[in-house]
Amino acid sequence: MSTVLRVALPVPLPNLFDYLPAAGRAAVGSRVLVPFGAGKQVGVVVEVATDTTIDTHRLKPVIRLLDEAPLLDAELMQTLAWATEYWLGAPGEVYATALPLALREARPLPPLGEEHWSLTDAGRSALDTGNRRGGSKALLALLAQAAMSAAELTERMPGWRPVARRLAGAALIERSERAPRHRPPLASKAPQLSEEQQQAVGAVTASLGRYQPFLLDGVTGSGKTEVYLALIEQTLACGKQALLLVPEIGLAPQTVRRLCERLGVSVEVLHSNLSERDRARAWLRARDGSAKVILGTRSAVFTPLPQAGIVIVDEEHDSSYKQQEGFRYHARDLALVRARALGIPVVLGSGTPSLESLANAEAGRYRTLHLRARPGALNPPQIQIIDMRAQRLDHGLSPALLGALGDTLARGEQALVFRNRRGYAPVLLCHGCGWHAECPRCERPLTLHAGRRQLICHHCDHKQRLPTTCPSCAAGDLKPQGYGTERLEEALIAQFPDVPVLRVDRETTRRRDALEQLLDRLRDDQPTILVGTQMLAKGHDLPNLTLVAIVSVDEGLHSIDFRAGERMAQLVVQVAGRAGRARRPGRVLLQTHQPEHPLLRGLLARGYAATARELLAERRQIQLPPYSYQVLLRVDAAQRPSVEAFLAAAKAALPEQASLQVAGPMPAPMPLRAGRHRGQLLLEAGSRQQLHGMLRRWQLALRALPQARRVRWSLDVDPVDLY
DNA sequence: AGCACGCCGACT
DNA sequence: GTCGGCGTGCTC
Repeated sequence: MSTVLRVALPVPLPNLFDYLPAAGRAAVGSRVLVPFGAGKQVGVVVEVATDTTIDTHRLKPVIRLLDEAPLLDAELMQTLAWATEYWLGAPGEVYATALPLALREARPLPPLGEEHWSLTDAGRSALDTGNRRGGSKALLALLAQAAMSAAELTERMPGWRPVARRLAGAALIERSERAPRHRPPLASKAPQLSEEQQQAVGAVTASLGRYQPFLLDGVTGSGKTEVYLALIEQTLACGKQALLLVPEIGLAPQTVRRLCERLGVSVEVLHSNLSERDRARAWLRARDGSAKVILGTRSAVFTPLPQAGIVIVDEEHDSSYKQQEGFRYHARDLALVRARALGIPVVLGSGTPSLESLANAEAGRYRTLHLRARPGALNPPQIQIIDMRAQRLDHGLSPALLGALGDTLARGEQALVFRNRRGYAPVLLCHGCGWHAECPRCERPLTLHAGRRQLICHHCDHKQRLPTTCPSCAAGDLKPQGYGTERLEEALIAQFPDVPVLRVDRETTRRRDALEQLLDRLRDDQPTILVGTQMLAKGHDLPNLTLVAIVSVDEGLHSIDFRAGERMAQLVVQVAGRAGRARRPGRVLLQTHQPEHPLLRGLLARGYAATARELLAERRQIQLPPYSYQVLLRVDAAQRPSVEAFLAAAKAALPEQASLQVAGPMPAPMPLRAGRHRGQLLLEAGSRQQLHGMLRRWQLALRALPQARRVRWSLDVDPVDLY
């Protein structure tokens, strides 16, 4: 029998597709262009086989082989196969997730050079005659000094692109591709590492060349980044590549700049704002080994590493490493699998490690490296509780909090007011009849946005105009209830009229780089109040920030999600850490209506590590993850009975298995969202094997259920929120 | 997911 | 008499 190629195609189907080979030697990992249905698709050869279950006369030949040499190497293919099985992915969707969009098209690979711009002769004379003004003149003058890469231009002259297009149209400047230039090494020198840092670096370096996971446990300001930098330096010195993963929000230009300056090599950056072309280029440079340092968010975990040296996952507890739709993989977990396949060390860093990682460390699967504090650093800020009960509050702010803010500003220092709710108020209530504004598609309270004069649903983005009278009784007073960042901003401006108040949330940072610009304004160290959400919880060194005020985390204290406690502890510690990088001693205030809550008390009295140990003990006792394994079947449909019928059939399709616990069918935490009814079924087992043994079969059975036609459903292995 | 095929309402 | 609604089935 002749050969057959098994190809993964970008469709959400559980199977591979068999094709007859065309001219050229198609190898595993090569891309092929194939006929599919009525059209064409680009797929990846997963297997070269000699048998097929398809009638031979139905087999179609490949249209064209796109890669003579495999685009994906053996390790990546092996890891992707593992990931497909583990997270129950559709093979084609997994390959589509792993490959940049530009590489999923039947086009030649983009050139690997850097985009460069230079003056033409005509441009030179145009500059000499001086008949250009404004941006055109500035860009000509800039390029007259030297030809420049696109990245440099963006740094020196933001907004240069339209100008460049105009000048290129007039043939005054031209574009070219050049080999990426290696920057002159070491603009900034490495600081002297503390003993703890040196020990951490030494331990990991001793493991270079073999698989070994490390948990680098270090609070904010303990110098984790310096450890990463030292490790990357060592890796580079061996001629190997380093992959550094960061959470979505942590990838600030600041970080990139620091990395480039310190390492003296160009750093490939992979994140969501990147153009598809640039993303493909970075991926290909990693693949040919010319990119030595790759920095990126979740999907960067799929970067090829032919000369792999080390993988680092910063802020490993961050939930943005888990993809929440389509192929629901976890980048941190996949980083471990890749490191094992590549035979290299992997470092998980966090000041507030996930309970999963702590359990792995406890079980001896990871080696723990502690960084307690940097020498010469101040003591970590103590968190002080403010009991909000029986207090006269001014817009949700207690006298003690306002007093502390006043003192801080008077000393010329900066303060951060944290509130995990954006908008003006989370509820709009009628004092006449008790009516409150509710989203018609989610049946949840609408958030009042005063500046935009709108009610907005934070679950589905439904918007409506702000009513002036109560739609229910037409008489009562409409009163905003509770406080969001917008309302706090207003209250703080009224309280401190002479001090700038900067609000940082999704609304004020919608534009790209808006957050960077806002934070740049803070670096001049003038007394300022920063008010905002999660976004402020990480990154960014603000040396003059000495007070952190947490307005309230009470919502987090009675959530039904078993991870709520862990998340709340991580958030409080991360936010509090913003005050820990100051030159002067920091102070943290936490307002709550539940000062006696054991979780808060434990966290404040004994710290994160002890709290995490207690939470882990609880999880073990009641057999929750990481001491049990979960798979969540999520369902939604326009009609509630469709959801119920599917879930009942899905449950009936489960194999009889004593070791399997089934919870549900039950409504999802939000039973209605964006007009769709939602329900779920939770499977739990004491071992992964027991669970995974039956999942693929169940998934296929679900696909075949007649009730599946009327619903959308997905399986989530190791769900991070039951949402 | 896309896309074709296939049987029933409001339009020229 | 048709254009087009989205239910159903298939893709090697």
